[in-house]
Amino acid sequence: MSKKSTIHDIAKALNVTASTVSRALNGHPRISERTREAVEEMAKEMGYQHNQIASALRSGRSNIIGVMVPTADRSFFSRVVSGIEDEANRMGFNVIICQSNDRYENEKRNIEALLRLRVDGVIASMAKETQDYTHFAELKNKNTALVLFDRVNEKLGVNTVVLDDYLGAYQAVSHLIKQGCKRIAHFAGVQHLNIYRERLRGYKDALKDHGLPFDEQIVAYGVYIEDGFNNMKTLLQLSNPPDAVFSASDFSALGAMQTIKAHSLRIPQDVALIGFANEPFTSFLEPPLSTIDQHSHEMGIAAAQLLFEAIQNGDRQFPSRTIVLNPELLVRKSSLRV
Amino acid sequence: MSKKSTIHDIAKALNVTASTVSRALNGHPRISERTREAVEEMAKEMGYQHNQIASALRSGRSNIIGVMVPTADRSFFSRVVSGIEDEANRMGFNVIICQSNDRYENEKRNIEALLRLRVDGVIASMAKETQDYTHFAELKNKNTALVLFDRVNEKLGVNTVVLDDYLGAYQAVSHLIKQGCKRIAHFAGVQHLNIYRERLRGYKDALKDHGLPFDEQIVAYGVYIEDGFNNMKTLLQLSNPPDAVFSASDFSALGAMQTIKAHSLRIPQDVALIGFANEPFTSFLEPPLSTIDQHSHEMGIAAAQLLFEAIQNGDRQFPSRTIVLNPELLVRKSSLRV
DNA sequence: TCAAAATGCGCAACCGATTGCACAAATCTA
DNA sequence: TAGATTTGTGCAATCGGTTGCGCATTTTGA
Repeated sequence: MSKKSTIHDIAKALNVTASTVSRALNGHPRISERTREAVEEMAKEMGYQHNQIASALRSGRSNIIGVMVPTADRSFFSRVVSGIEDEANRMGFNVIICQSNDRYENEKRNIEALLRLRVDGVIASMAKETQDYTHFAELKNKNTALVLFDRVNEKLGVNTVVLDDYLGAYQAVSHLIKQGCKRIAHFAGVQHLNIYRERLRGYKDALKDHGLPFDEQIVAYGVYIEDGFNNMKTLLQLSNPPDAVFSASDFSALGAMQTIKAHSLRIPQDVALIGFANEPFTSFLEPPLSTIDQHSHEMGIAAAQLLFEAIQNGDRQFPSRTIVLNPELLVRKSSLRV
Repeated sequence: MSKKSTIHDIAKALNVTASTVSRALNGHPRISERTREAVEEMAKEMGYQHNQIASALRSGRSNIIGVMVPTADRSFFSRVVSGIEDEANRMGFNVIICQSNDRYENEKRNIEALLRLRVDGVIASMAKETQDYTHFAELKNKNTALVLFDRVNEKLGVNTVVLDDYLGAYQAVSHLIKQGCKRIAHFAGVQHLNIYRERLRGYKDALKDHGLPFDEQIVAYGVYIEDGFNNMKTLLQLSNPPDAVFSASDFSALGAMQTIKAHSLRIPQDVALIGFANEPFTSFLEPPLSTIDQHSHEMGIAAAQLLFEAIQNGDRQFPSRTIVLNPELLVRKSSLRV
C-alpha cells in the first residue's frame, strides 16, 4: 500500500515542516546533517517518490526535454537520439521523443504538445516538408530553449549542430576521382534543406577543383530506394552514362546498386558508388557500400550539451552557436577500384 | 511577449472566474454556449496554452505514457514504438521513450524515472538481462497501468501482446522441410526469454511432426551477427553439417550467411536460411533472406489499446488479457530451392 | 564579552488548473 | 402559479512541492 506518501507525510512523521523535508531532499545547505539523514531515512522507509509534476509546476522547470526527428526508424536519427538520451540521463532530464514523419503538420502539432507539457527545451531536426518556421520561432517566444541538428535553418538564429556536409561530399567525390572516375553523377535531395544543398555544393566544388566538368544532366533528385532505382535506370540509358555515383543518401545508393546489378554491370569497375549516412545495412551489401559516417551519437551528445547550457543560462540571451562535426569517409569495396 | 497567460488571465479579461474558464475549455455541459465561445475566442486571442503540468497535478492524470524498449535502434522495436505513438496521438497522450539497452539496471532506473513523472501507464519489452521482476510489480502497486509486449513474463499477471513465436518457428521449419532440407540447425536465444523459448519449441515440434530427429548438436545459442558467424563455422566443421538454418534472429542469420559464402557454399542449395523479425536489411541481402514478419506496427497499436483501456478502467481490476498476433512467413530466395 | 555573522527551520504564499458544493436565476411541471 | 428542476456560474479547497522572508539560536571574531 505504498499508494502515495508526500513530503507532508514525511514531515508529519518527523515533526518538522514540509519545507524542511523539501530542502533536506534537495540538499539545501541550510539544513543540518542530522535532519537530512533523518529525512532521507524516513523517505526511504515510507517509499517516498519525488513528484516531478508538482515540482515542475511550482519551480517552472519540468526537467523534460522534447526531441523531434523526422523518423526514429532511420538509424542516423535513432543514434542521435541515443546520444541525446545518454547526455540527458547524466543531467537528470527525461526525454520525450516525437516524430514528424517529415510532415509539416505533424511537426507543428508536436511542438504545440511539447509546449503544453512545458518542456524545458526542444531538440529537433526539421521535416522535409517544412518551409515555414514560425512554430520554431514560437518556442523562443515562450522562452523554451531550442537546438536544431542536421536539418537546420540558419535564419532562425538558434543553436545548431551540423555535420560538415560540404566537406563530406567533397571528400567522397575527390575519392572517386582518385579512383579514376571521370564522369560522376550525383543523387541529390530537396534543395531547401541545408544538408542536401551543402552536399551538392561539395560535389560541384570537388569536380571543379579537379578539373572535371559539371553536367546538370547527371544530377538526379530523390533520396529513397525507388528514386535511386529509377534515376539510375535513366542515367544508364544516356549515351555517355556515368562511371560513378555520389549519392546524398544510402537508400538511393542502394536503389542504384540494384539497377546496376540488373544491368549486369560491375561495382565498382563499371560504376563506383558512394552513399551518405552509414546506415547499418550499407556494410552488409555486396559489395559493401562506401559511405560517410556522420558521428550521429556524438551529434546527439553535442546537441544535448548545447541545450542544457541554454536551459541553465535561462533568459540571458547568448549569441547562438553552431557546432560543426567532421564527416568520416568510409571507403568500402563499392568505390575501391584498385 | 506571449509569455504566459493562464486561465486566470482569461477569466479576468472576461469578468468571470477561472472555474468557468476551465469548464468552458473542457466542454463542461453546464456552461452556456455564449460563455464557451467567448472564452475560446479570448483564449485564442491571448495565445493561451493549456498547462498540462498544472492539470496533471490537480487531476492526477498526466496524459503521459512511458515506453521502454531494449533499444530503439532495432527496426522491430522502432516500428512497435511507431504504432504506439499513432495510437497515443489519437488518444491525446504523450509518449516518453526510454531504452534499457538490455540492461537490468537501466530498466529499473527508467521505471523509477517514469514513476516520478507520474506517467499514467507504461508499455515495455523486457531487457535481456532481466530476471527479477519486482520493478514491474511496483508499477502495479503504485497503480500505474502496465502492458508488456514481445518479451514478457507470464507470471506477472499483466496485459501482454505477443507474437505467436511458436507458430512462426513451426512454419519456418516446416517450410524448410518442404524445400527438401533434412538436417536443419537452429540458432536460439537465451531461454529465460519467452520468445526464444517458444521459437525453440516450435522448431522441435516441427521436426517431430515431420519425422525428423532432434539433434542437440545443431542447436547453437546467440542472436548477434558474430554469434551467427562463429556458430556457423562450428556447424560447417561437423562431419554431417546442416543443410539449413532456422535462426531466431535476422542478425545471426546474417552472420551465418557471411560464413557460408566464405566457405563458397551456395544459398539455398547447400544451406538454406531463414531469419526472424523482418529487419529491413534482410530484403537487401543476396540472396534476400527469408524471415518472419512480426507485424510490429500492429503490435504497438494493440499494446497501446490495451493500455488505454486499462487506464480508463482505473482501479477496477480486470483479469489480465493477452493478445496473440499471427506471424507471417516471408519466403525469399535464401530458402527457396525450387 | 558582546556585536556580527552564520546556521537551522517554520510560515505562508504560490505554481495553474480542477472540482465538489452552493446558490441564484431561468425553465419546467402539474 | 407555486414548487420542482435545470442551468450557469462562483467559492474555495486542493494537488504536492518550492521558496522568499523572518526569527530564534548558535557560532565567530576581535
